[in-house]
Amino acid sequence: MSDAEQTRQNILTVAADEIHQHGFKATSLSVILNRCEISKGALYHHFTSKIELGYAVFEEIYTPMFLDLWQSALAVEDPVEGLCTFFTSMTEQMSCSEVVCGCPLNNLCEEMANVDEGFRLRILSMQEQLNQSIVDALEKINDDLRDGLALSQVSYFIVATLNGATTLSKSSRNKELFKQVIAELCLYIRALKK
Amino acid sequence: MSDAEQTRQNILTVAADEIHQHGFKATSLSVILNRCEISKGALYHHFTSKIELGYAVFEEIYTPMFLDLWQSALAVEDPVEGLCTFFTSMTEQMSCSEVVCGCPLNNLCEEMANVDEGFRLRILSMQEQLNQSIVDALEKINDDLRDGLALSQVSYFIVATLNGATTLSKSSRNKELFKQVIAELCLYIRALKK
DNA sequence: CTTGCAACATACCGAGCGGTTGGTTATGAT
DNA sequence: ATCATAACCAACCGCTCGGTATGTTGCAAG
Repeated sequence: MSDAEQTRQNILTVAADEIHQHGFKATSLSVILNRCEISKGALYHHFTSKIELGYAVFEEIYTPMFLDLWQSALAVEDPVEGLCTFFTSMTEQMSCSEVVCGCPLNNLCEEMANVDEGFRLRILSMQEQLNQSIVDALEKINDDLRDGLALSQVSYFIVATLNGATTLSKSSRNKELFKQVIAELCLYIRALKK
Repeated sequence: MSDAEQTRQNILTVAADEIHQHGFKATSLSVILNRCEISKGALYHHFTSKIELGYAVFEEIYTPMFLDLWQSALAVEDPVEGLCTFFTSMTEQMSCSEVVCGCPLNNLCEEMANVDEGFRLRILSMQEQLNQSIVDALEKINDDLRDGLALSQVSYFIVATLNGATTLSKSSRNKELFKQVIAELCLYIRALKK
């Protein structure tokens, strides 16, 4: 990787971390510059504005990380169990910073979706992508599922609950609350089967 | 009401609206001053700082509004149906601004709970209060409910999902998504019964 | 009629923000 | 070797923010 590309990647990584910790608006460019040990000129050579940097973080860091994670949970023989073990392992692996900071995408969604159209469209697109992935995975085992399920609705329900659980544990700083909601969510998901 | 008290209430009302629309940090005192047609001295006569104003808005505007709303849904013969009609009526009555701005408490929770301890404790206390209300209401019809339910867990699950649904519709600007999640949530709630 | 304090108003402060400008250094093609 | 351009730096700009210091008004008790 060229030096320039290295610099760019470094900016993206640090910016992703800062945005995760403090949100987009509260993220200060000068903090990023200090952490990267570069000048403001360097940053503005690679990105035209703060918000363009934000978009790049979303597209190049958050989105692939997020989709890969879900794919690994869904691309198994039984996606119902895949999701449950995925969620359960989240409750165990969840580090302190993740409890406090929440899901980066969920945060960005809360903060920026109704403020900036660029973020909103990117978030929306990703949500639809994720929803489709879940629906596809569930349809593969359609024969094992209860009749009359609205799979898209079910999928949005699952995602909404997971986000709600993250927010809950984040605001209470309480991993236990997250575990409880996840436990109930797993009960719901397993009850989708016949 | 005295003039001074009138001024104070006016500040609280306007601040509540601004915070709902733009979040706490992004709410500018000068905007509040303009809308109230008062000076900065007036505001700082009634409130010692921006964050104290925020606390007052939380305690005197948001909390009572919120708890009253839930109480009216729970204080009926059948709280399961009470919740379902409550949620369903939300999907119908929900104004455009509510879709875009989301629930004021949910927003504040997302934005401030992990940043400011004062907000966190207030939010936490209210969450526990709400959870207890739901548990109490459900226990009243315990005989009609399935055996082995963890009611507190169920209650947190409901609240988490509702918050997640709000966030989802807010970021997508799509009332339909909210409706779908609520529909699925009502299915879940009604399935709590035997 | 005075005095005191609540209830405001006005003007200003320092800090931090995102962004710009003008310059310097490194690199790679010709 | 030259030279355009990519890559980067340092200084500065305008602006808005929350907060403060000081001044003014009006009412109400003594």
